[in-house]
Formats: sequence, structure tokens, C-alpha cells
Amino acid sequence: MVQAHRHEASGNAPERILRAALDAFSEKGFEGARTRDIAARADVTLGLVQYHFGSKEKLWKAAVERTFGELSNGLEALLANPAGHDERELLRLLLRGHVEFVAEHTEFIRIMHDEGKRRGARMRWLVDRYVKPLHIQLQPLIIRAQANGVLPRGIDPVHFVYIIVGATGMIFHQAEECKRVSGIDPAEPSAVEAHCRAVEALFLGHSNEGNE
Amino acid sequence: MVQAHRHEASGNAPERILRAALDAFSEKGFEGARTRDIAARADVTLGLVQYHFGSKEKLWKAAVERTFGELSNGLEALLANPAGHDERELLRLLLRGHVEFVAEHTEFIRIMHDEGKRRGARMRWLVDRYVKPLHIQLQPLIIRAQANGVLPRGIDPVHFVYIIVGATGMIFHQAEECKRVSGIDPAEPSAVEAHCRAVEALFLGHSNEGNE
DNA sequence: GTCTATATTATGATAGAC
DNA sequence: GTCTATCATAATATAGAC
Repeated sequence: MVQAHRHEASGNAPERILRAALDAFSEKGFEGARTRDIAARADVTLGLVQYHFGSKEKLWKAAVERTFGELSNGLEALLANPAGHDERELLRLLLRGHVEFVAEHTEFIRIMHDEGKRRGARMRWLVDRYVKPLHIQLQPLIIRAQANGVLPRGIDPVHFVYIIVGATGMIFHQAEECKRVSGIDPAEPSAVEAHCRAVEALFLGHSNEGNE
Repeated sequence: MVQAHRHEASGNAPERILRAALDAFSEKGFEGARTRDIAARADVTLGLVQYHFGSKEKLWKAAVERTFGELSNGLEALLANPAGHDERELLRLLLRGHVEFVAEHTEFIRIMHDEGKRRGARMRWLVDRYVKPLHIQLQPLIIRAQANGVLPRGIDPVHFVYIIVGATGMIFHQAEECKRVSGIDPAEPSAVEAHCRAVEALFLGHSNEGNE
């Protein structure tokens, strides 16, 4: 089996293990990921992984907590809106911020999509702890933006969240496929910028008054 | 371990095994799926799975071929455009058709997303055999629709394909998550219809031209 | 904290009876 | 075609040396 990347370069052992775990879980899913492979990527032994994290399940949770923290921090900063942007500009920055975050943290979106499709304890843990709070935060924003005509009206906010998440993230989730299909590497800065613009045009480029 | 559904009810053994394999691979991914579990779901023994399909890899390919065939058939029928729909109506039917297909075949989208993110032989097989031909078919359609003002201009067709696929399919891919977050079951006919309308409004409801 | 070695269980695949 | 039994390997987890 080929291990793509190694993380020996920097950080102490638990830190390297966490990063390696994030990679492995995002590439193969929980059941597909192998603790031996994670240990190898982190350049430590299997015993040490067990020593620091106790079990595969706990390691998974630790890895997820790490990434979700980064997302939440970035989002909080934007939603606080210290610069006093208007509704449209705030939405634009949120869309852009999310595209850029996902482009740089494909592990995040891959773990979300891998677990979000399953019935099971990990999905429930993930949803209750992270996904639901996020939706609750986004929902009023979408409703207000629709009322103001900044976002298209007549779309249920729940459906809208999934449309936005799918439209912004899919190309980065499917990066390997995209490279082979089109030659475009979504991780390239020019592709990230192109995707930002595309998403902005789609969601914010409609007529302000709405034409429903 | 809990097996969600069983397929003993109908079909001969290879048929039941194929359906069980599709379920298992879509839920757990290739490495996560267990041949023993597939056999159990199909209500046959492990030996019989090996007898009919030879290996896990061949079983996966057979299962994928089966689903992709269904998608292609439906798409061909639409693209032939026997009713002579105009550009806008054709796009509307394509969007709707895709939403309805994905809603009913969540295994399809889950396998696509599971493999599309990976470097590897299965991803290449899937892309070369099915995904790339599909993109080649869709690309000129998108370009023409943009030229006609039916779809928003200024978005690269490759990015557009991933935006459409993500926007239409994500809620069905994440069905379990969505249920827990919002209480909405995306598989319900009313939710499918709502998502069709949402997608139509977003992609075809813009201001370049009048709307229906 | 980190390693090596091992226990235990599960996996994909095969052999052979019916 | 379908089953039972088994092989060889690989998985998670644990024990114990340093």
C-alpha cells in the first residue's frame, strides 16, 4: 500500500499522529483507515498511537475536533462583522471564506461527507456537536438575506444550506476525479479563485429585487 | 454489527448479491465494506459471493456498472430531446431528472463521492469509463446554455458541472445527517420536489431572461 | 514516551462435499 | 450453484521492556 504523505517533519508525536489520522480518515473513511497506516504516516509505532489516544474511535474524535475548531474560529470572526459590511458583502465574504477553507482543508469536507451519510454513533456525535450548531447559526442569516433580496427567495433554508455546501465544496472533495476528468487541479490558487467567483455569481449575481 | 436491509426477498442470488454490494459499498466505501456483510445482506454465504464474482474488486465493478447504466439510460433519453423542448425547458428537465435520480439512487452518488476523492485504480477506472464521457456530454450543453443566457455566464463549465452536481446531490448524500439536523428526510417525495424547485430557481431563475 | 512482541479477532480468498 | 470448513494474512488492542 502506498502512503501519500508523511508528517515526521514537524511537531511532537501526538501532533503528528493527529495530522496523519486526519489524512487517513479523510482518504479512506473510518473503517477503511488503518491505525498501522496512521502510525507509519506519523513515523511512530502502532503502540504509541494506542498509548496517546487509546482507541481508533478516540483518535477519530480528536482529529475531527481539531479541524472543526479551525472552521468555527474562522466563521465566528466573520459573523461578528467588525467591519460593518452590508448584507450582500457579508454573504460574499462568507461564501468566499468557506470556499477557501474547504480548498485548503479537504480533509474536513471529506470526513463530513463520509460520516454525514451514515446512520451511527459517529454521525450523531458529529451532528450534535458541530453540524447542528452550524446550521442554527446559518439559518437566520439565510432567511434574512432572502428577505432582503440578497439571496434568491422561495428556497427552504435547510435545502439552501445543502445547496451552498454542495456547490462550494464538491469540486474540492472530488479533486482527484476533477484532475483526471478535466486537467484542472482544484487546489491551485487560480482554480480556488475561479470557484469563488463562480459561486458568487451564482448565489449573489441575480437581480436584487428577486424575480420569483 | 447491524445490517440495515436485506435483499432475500426477490431475485436470484447474483442479483441479490449485486444489490447488497451496492448498499454496502455506498455505506462504507470499498475498504470499509465487508464481503461477509454483503453475503449476509443477500442472504447467501461468503463462498457463493466468491463463486459468482471472483473477488471483492470485481464485485465492486459489477455493482458500479449496474448503477451507472441506469443513469446513462435516463440521460440519453432526455438529451435526445424527442419532444423538442427549448433550451431552458431542456435544462429544467435535466436538473429535475438528476435530482430525482439521485434521490432514488443515493448509492450512486455515495459511491461516486467515495471513489472520486481517491487517487487509485478504482477512481481511474470509474472516471475513464463513466465520469469523463458524462462530462464531455454535459460541457457543450452548459456552454450553449450560457451563450443563450439560460444559465449564468462567466462560470467555467468544469466548475459549473461540480457546482450543479454538488447543489443537486449533497442533501441526498447527507440524508442521515440532514434528518438529524433538521428533521427533514430528503428521500420524502415532498422534499425531493422542494429540492427540484430550489435548484431550478437557483440555476434558471436568474435575471438574464424572463422566467416561466 | 516510545519501542517490540504478542493476543485476539476479523478479513478476503480457497478447497472440497453435496 | 450452494454450502461448510479452513487458510493465510492483517486488523485493533494489550503487555511489558527500556
